[in-house]
Amino acid sequence: MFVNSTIEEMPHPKTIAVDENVVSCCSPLANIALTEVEAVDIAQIFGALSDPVRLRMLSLVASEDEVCSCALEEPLGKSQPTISHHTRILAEAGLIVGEKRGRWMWWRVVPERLADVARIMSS
Amino acid sequence: MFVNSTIEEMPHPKTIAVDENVVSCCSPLANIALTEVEAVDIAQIFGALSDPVRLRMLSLVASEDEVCSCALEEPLGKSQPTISHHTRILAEAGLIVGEKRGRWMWWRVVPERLADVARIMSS
DNA sequence: CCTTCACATTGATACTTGTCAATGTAAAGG
DNA sequence: CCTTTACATTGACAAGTATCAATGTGAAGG
Repeated sequence: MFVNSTIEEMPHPKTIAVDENVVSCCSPLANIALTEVEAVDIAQIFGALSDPVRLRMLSLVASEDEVCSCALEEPLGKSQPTISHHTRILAEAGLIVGEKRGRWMWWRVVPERLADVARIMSS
Repeated sequence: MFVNSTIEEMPHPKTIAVDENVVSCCSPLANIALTEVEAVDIAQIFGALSDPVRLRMLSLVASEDEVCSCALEEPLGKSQPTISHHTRILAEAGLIVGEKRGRWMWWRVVPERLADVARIMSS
């Protein structure tokens, strides 16, 4: 599929801003007691993961190379504004990135970010 | 990909089928699309980790073999009821376990539970 | 018995969050 | 121009959450 077009013809990708306050991550929790600032930053990531709808959303995106926002409404059973709300929160946590091509917003996971979370919890 | 085609010629993104297969507690997110029940269970764990106070609390407990509730108030700067509230949430998520000996409540981490979380996020 | 200590529970309050209808915006095609 | 489409934003409301003062509970030592 998509064999007949060039990426150059696509509109300029719109990047979703990752929250710049999120520090470079993440040594295991037990290694050193967290400062309050570190804890707030990491809590933002876990907060993004703390909602069932966002977890299923992330699971859907992770199971494909790319997923369009419009492909999330039906399986998640949520309205379009709600889908937009949740993709934004996942993106601000750095867990997914979006690129707008034409009318569609395409999302993909950020594997390094998932690895950061895994590393935090690793002993 | 995307060679010589317009946006409209691209196939409209289709919905993603949700795999209803039951997975163990903590297989990687991308493996199988989460069911709603699974998502709720995992979200509870992440919810417990989504508060800065609880993250620092877990970090403190993880850095020792055992920690008394009374040893958490001062470093976290929270009242005794608030400490009790947060230990309860971490315990309900299975991340720590408590044992009462005499007047004191001793907490320790559950390494298997932390490993579960790490496995969920591992690709 | 009584007192003290460590923790749990309750109740109240302020704050945050998930949800969707309504509306705005920008792209694509007539 | 105009219409349609896909997504973002706004505003409102209900539900959830973090916090602590006050109070309850049970253990240890008089």
